[in-house]
Amino acid sequence: MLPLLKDIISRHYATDLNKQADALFKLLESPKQAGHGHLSLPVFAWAKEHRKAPPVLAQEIAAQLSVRKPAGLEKIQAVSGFVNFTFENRFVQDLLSAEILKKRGHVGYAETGKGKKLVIDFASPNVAKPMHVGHLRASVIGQCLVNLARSQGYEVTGLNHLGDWGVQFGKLAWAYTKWGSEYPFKEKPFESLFQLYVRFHDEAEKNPELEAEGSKMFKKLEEGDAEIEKLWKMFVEISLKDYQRIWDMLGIKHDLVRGESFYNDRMKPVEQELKAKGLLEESDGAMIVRLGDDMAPCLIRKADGASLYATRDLASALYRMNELKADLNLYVVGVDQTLHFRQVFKVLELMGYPWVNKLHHIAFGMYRFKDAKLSTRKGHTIFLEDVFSRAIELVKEIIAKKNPDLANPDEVAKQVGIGAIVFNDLVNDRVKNVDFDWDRALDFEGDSGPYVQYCGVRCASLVRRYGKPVAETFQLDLTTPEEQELMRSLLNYQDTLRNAFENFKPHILAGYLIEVCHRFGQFYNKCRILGESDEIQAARMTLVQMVHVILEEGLRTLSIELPEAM
RNA sequence: GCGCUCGUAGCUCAGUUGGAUAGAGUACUUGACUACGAAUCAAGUGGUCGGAGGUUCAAAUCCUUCCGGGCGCGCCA
Repeated sequence: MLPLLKDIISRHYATDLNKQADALFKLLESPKQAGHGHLSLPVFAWAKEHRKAPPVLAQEIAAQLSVRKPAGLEKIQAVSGFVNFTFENRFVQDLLSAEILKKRGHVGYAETGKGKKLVIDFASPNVAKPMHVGHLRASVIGQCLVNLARSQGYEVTGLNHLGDWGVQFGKLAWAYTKWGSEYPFKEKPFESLFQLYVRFHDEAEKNPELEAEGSKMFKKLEEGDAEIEKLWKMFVEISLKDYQRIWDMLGIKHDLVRGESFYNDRMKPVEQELKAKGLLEESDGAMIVRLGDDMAPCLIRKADGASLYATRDLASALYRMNELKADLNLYVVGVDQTLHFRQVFKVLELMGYPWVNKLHHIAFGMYRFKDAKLSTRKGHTIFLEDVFSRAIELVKEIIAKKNPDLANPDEVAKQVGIGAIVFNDLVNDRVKNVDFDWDRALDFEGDSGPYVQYCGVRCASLVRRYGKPVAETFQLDLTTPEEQELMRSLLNYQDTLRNAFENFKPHILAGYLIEVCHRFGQFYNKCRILGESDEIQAARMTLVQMVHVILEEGLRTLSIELPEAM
């Protein structure tokens, strides 16, 4: 939308201004204030070259360009050091309706990623542990980035780097053979598995010898013991099934599962390659790669011969780049692992791979809790599922009070409750830490998920009451300040998608949707729609329909559903 | 100690990558439902953008330094 307007200006005036069209394109900004038109061009840099005061130069340029305006451009005005472009009302309206109503399902999509593959590692939990609130961020941020990448034309592979290897499986296997029969594995497989996990750690605290038993079992697993491998497969399967149940609620879907175990036979070759390239070094019996003075060395192999986290991620990076042929490789993992990824990326750089700059650690801040430190081992955790159920229950109460006649209250409560939790997480910049607070997560008023959904529901309600098909084109100009402001916001949708993706920041989109809703609220309260003359009614309904489409598609990109009513 | 990161209204946070008068929500005060859905809208109160320097036409934004919070710093993942 807005890029189309920028395109018109930059192409039309490139020669007049003696600039390249694409350079001019980048200089054009979207002004904050309504009175400043649709696009604005700062001339300060040129003023210096021409040794003129910026307002004077702006005046001159505005006068010069006004002589030869492109179709659709209404006026060019100089304001201090800016040249502001205002397009004709009807032109903007037609552009919006063409770009929104006629492109439903893929509004604002771009082709910058066409023909490129993007691999994104997100929401990768460890087997046998239930997901707690800490897992929410990696899941929803990752899924939103998947959706954003698709909007930019990328071919996306959502990767589940499942934590399915390590000593804990030895422990679980030991616990299962010892106590497994005491738990209802048939009826509640995942709960049983988790109980075993907690019990093992409880008992191990009293009796430290159990740790050794676990290690022994894991060694057997590594050596390919068929019995234990069967158990391991079962644990993985049980866990994945339970995770998918939660992910279904969040609209999360991976395209490929490549757990840590997948790389078991790919780590030796990595080590050999490091050795061949002269990077490997022995230190206190362990094998390391030195990374210079400003970074701790990267540990490749323990003194006892076992491989490590970093080794696995090196193998994984090679797999993603060489075999999955990724053009962009993202890791949606918490900030606490920043050093780890810096080390891994640095090692790959030293190995001479030119694609290291295609790898990005998409870090997000940590959850913090007011009270106790939460440890999964001891079972002191806020489970994600509990957060969902509390949100859903609360929404049910609100529906019973505000809209008791709603046809499908259970389904809507789910959409609104979970939407609230997801939105609450995505609305803030991911780099910041989050103090988990029930009151705030369950606040459905003000700038929140339900607010955006409510706004969309109102649009849908208007369309229903209108009763006729909504026109896809405008028959008259909408000129009130509220209508103008609302349309100016809609123009920014395409840039918002691009911006959110390029920075890997979902909150840019979430914040934008809030802005559209504010503007819609103002429009809705000020401008009567139904009951006005046929022409006004029709034109305003077209605007309402556009808002509905933007909210629906914007929310969908955040992985949040928009109900028809609530 | 070293590295990374954050610091904006009482509280929770935005601020379009250096642009025009720093904005929302919440809380508090007040107004609007026989009204297209009040999970809404409107008005008011609330700011030394952590402090100090610097870069330039222009700094909440970039650089330096200090203060404060968070995370991390070789055999866990």
